[in-house]
Amino acid sequence: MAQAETDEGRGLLAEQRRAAIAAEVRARGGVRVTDLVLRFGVSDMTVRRDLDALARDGLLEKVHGGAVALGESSAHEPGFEAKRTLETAAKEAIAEAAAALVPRGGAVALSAGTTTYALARRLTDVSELTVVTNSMRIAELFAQRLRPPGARHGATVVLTGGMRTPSDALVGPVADQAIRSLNFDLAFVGCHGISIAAGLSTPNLAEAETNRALIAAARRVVAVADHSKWGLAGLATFAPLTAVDTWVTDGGLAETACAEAAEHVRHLLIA
Amino acid sequence: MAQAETDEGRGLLAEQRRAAIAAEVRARGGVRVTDLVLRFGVSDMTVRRDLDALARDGLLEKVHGGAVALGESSAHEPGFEAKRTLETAAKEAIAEAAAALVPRGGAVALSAGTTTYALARRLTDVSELTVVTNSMRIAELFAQRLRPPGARHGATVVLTGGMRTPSDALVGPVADQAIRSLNFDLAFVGCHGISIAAGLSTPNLAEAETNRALIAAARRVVAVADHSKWGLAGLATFAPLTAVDTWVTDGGLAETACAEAAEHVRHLLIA
DNA sequence: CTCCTTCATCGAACATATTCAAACACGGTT
DNA sequence: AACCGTGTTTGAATATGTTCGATGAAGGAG
Repeated sequence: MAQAETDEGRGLLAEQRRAAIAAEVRARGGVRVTDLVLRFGVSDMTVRRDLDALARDGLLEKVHGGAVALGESSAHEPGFEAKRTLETAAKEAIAEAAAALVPRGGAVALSAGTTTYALARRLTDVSELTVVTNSMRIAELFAQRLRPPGARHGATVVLTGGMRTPSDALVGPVADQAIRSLNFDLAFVGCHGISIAAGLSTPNLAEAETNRALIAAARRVVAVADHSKWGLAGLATFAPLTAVDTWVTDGGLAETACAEAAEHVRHLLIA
Repeated sequence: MAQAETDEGRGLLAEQRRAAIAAEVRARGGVRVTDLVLRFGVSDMTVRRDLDALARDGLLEKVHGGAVALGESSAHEPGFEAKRTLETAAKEAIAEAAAALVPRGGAVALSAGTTTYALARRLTDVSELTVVTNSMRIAELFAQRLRPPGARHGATVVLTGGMRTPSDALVGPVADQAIRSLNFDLAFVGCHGISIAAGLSTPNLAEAETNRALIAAARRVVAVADHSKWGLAGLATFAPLTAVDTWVTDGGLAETACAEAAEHVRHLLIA
């Protein structure tokens, strides 16, 4: 097992190296094979095989020259790393703006997704809040914060049941039925695509059905989606644009798109 | 791979060696077999067997070349972790025996609890199995193992919804309603106390209600509880002993208790 | 076209599970 | 005390699996 010179990760187990690669992809949006070769001091073939394994596990997507996080098809452009990190910035900005819409003492629903997850992080300290979600990650977030004091108890969390999708959403009849027995002031829903023709859409049929239930149980619907999702359509539409009371997005949305969107949603909020 | 001479830890008891390995994994995130061989001065096979035992106890995950800490997605709860170290051997034995009751291709329910968690660890590889649970920890366990999508699909997991108790159970009307819409062959339920007068009981009222729903939806009920729970009664009873088809417990139960219990439950299974 | 990336194949080194036997402690009997 | 069966822990041997790097050919990107 001969190792090379640069050796930040010399002696790591193969599994640890893969975990580090996966973390890098999550953090930066993408990695290059050549960079990983230098960083870990292994051959390019070993890195490629790691990327193969991770891609098979659905943790990233291989592209020419390296690998990128899932969910973005336009990865061949130069500078996709920068774009990707900007999008996390966009998500944080959207989350910040959306959090301001949450009423004290209210009941809100959060769909599964990375944008709603960013929003959830800002709601853990809001007291007297009730949160309904079908995301195990979001539920865990609140469970951790709920621990230390007995005094000021933060939000109450209700997790819908269901079966777990690869993207960590709980879906299916169990989830839908649970949601239908509840009512909340506000539903924050993420999506994979948002457009005039297809409205809010996702590639997962079951997730679409669950999102429909979330929307039906809410008095008002807030869509959270960054500008890169405008014009995209997933397999299943779960709501027309007219069902959206407020769309919270980031400043990257083109002016023409802003104007178009504003005609269909009630309020357009640029973070 | 043969012997070693550096023997920092030679002469340690097996348990001490294992505790040291577990601590190392927690501290550094991973260990390799060859390093442990040098450090303890034992053979590679001995190290492997230690890692096997620790992996069975859920303290680490074996990988090629060594072992790594478990996925960090599992939120560490003191309430849960504290109980995990109690009566470990008995719980593992009970889990082993209970796992043998699970039919291939069946649908089973697992209540929340440390004993059912130990049982769940033995069910992750059973194929064609459907598992219903109100424990986020158990659901996470299966989600981790589910990774290779096409290859060998393990169990299908349905998580009931609800609100989270300190001991990691999802309870409340949402959970109860979800369970009532399902049916399963077998329900494995843990409890805080089991006695002739109070039957199966728990200190948490909501959890009792949820367990009642689980029992009502099951054709057969299997109670899993170690001997230390015999004679105890929590605030809320959720089932009389006569509702229990099989009680799986460990050899620590006194003979007089065995005889008493056997009169009330249909089958008594001593692991 | 040229440069770089990717992939398939192979051999070497390493890791693993399985099996068997030796060493040791324990508990009770003679 | 010595003896013996039982069960546990450990190390060695072997066959099988896995990881990894070198090589060279095929295929994209610019």
